[in-house]
Amino acid sequence: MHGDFLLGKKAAVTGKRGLLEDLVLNERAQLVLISIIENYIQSSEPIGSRTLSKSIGVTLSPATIRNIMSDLAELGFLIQTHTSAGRVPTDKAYRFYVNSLSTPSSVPEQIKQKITLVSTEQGMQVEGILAEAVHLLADLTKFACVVSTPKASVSRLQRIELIKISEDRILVILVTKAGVVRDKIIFVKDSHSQDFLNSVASFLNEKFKNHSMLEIREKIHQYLVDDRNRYHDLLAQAVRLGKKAFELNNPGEMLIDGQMNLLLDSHFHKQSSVRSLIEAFNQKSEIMKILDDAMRQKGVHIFIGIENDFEQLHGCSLIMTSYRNNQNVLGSIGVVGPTSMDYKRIISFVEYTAEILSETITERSYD
Amino acid sequence: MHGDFLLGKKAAVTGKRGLLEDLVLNERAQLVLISIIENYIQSSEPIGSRTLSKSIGVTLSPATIRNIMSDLAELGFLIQTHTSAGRVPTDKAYRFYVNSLSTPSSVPEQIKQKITLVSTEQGMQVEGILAEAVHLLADLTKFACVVSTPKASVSRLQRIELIKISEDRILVILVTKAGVVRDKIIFVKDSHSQDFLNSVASFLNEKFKNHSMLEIREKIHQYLVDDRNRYHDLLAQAVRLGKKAFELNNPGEMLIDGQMNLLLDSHFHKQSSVRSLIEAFNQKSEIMKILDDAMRQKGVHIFIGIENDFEQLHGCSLIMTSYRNNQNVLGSIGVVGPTSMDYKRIISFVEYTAEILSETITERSYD
DNA sequence: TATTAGCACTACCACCTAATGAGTGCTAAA
DNA sequence: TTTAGCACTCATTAGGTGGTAGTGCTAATA
Repeated sequence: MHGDFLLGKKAAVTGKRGLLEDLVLNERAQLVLISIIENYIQSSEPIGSRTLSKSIGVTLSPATIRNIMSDLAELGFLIQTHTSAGRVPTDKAYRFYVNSLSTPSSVPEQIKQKITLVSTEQGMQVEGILAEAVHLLADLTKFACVVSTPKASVSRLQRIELIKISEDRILVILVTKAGVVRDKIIFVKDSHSQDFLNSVASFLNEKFKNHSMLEIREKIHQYLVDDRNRYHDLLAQAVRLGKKAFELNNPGEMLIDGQMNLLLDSHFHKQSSVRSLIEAFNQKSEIMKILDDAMRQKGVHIFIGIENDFEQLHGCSLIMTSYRNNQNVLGSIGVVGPTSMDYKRIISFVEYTAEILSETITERSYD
Repeated sequence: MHGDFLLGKKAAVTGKRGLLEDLVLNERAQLVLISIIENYIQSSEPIGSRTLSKSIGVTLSPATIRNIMSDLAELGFLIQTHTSAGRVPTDKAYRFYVNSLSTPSSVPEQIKQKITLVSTEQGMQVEGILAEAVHLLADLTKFACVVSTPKASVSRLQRIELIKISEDRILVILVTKAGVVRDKIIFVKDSHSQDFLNSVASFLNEKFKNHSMLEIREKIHQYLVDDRNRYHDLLAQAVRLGKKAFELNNPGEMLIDGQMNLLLDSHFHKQSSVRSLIEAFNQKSEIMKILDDAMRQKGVHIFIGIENDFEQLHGCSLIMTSYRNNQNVLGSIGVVGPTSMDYKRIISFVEYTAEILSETITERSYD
């Protein structure tokens, strides 16, 4: 096998290779690969051996670099657009690169100042803050950015209001501890007076304040199966209305900003990929899934190229992380850009923005 | 003057011309102009005399058509991109064309079925319906579409709720007759108990239900200047809180969909105009102004090219109309596309969508 | 043995050229 | 008033050229 000489000691000793190629590239190969990637991130143009030989720190002749490059290509880290063109990093290369980033670069002070959410305006609500955050991030990165609104299921109840709209319609307003106000209409068979609804609401408030929507749904379920309650009219009605009120039928929302930035980006200028991008952003549910995934675990999630499950976005990389208040993880925020993005920079921006967002939302939370 | 032979009788007799050229073009000139416009709308390519001579109904030799075209060009209806290219309609031509459209073409049955807002889902709120409408319209037209949310000032109060959040913060929830729920936080100096807030809320509800926000603000102002109320504590407090609650600081929102469609459109493929479009859509306030204008008068508003006041959108045409419930005009909805759009078709789509939107919202209104 | 210099080769790119063709305007004839 | 004919313009296309940035291979070198 031609590429074997790239293997570092570890691999040479154990004889293992394959799965963890990023661990087994010898130092010089790593240096070359990372150099290519960083050059390419800057220039967006295929990197040739001569160019690299100049820009790289160590003195290596173009010929030597050519050999290394050829082997890296064989291992799947680089490809050529055509025979006599320079090399371009593959998804695999970016994955290696991102894994090799140990210290997350810090956000320049200048940018930090920009990321102060201006939403100190009085009366600005959570959704407004989110909109501002995602707009800011899109502006900084010049890519598309997404943020999911706080998940209803995990957020805890601050207060519920029931307002009679017509004989068969009731407006339900849920205020969560995170500061999100949700409203929806429920339909009922029997007409109720507003006074009655007020009693029901205060019952529900008393019972369920500070409980998460999930918990509340569980408890209500228990009430329903518990026979004794059937005979207590107010309670029974309250529970029945409560069941409807706390059913969450909203699929969770998300805000997108800066989609247009992507279309300006040279990497997406080929007609085909533009189309698939547009389709991707029209089909929000798929992006939601990715955002939801990012909420589950801590830290920044990075999906390079085909690593995300959404085919239309296979030409992109996604950088996602979660935001929270002092109690709960609420949702996630992230960037969608070309695979050749400046990962160091973008990752730090996403992290910092999420941090500030979390702080801002915590201040506004109702605890 | 060379172009004079185009003038119809009216002009020939009265000797007037200039302002109302669309009235004074003779019939043949009109036919040619409209033919050019319709051809260009279809093909997006400059129209030559030979092409036109074939596609036009009447038998006219290319040479004759050339003469007519030359005169139309002199009158400012047509321009050439370069000396030996065909003619392209100017904004003035489109204006003439649009004015000449007498019978608004009807929406094909097939499309009509598509425009049924699917929001028959229970619990879908006004904002959701708007989002759906604008999405649908964007999908049909393949241009960018905008809709403004119901204006707070004109909408009438259904109910107000005051919820104590912390010692100095109160969450105000306003439900309007149109079915819009707005929430905001107000800050107060003295702490109030929730019970007290409830009394204030029911006072405000009693006094102001069914009044428009504008009226309410006026009345509150009267209360404030009326000395007698100073000594009635509850009233005084209620008025003071009410003042804050009904101050509308939200600038009115709008939803955009299908921006990306524009970037695919061949007319905007020149880098320069793409940039200005992106800027345009980032600066929502300007588009809001245009939407607001469209609310004021009845019918469909058409802004061709530079006819709108927003410079970044001077390369576009806007088709706007208002939507309403059974009581009030609530907001407006419209399309932003290239000046060479198929006006007949788009106008009918916008009209029909607004109609269905109005119906749907009326059903959901709380009257 | 690893590295490098040298060389032949490839393919894109920018530039020029000539041919094509769709369009015009003008003039003179019908 | 309309049209045929003709000369002219200019964008677009295809073909050809030289230059350049890259490659792979081989043989020489440290």
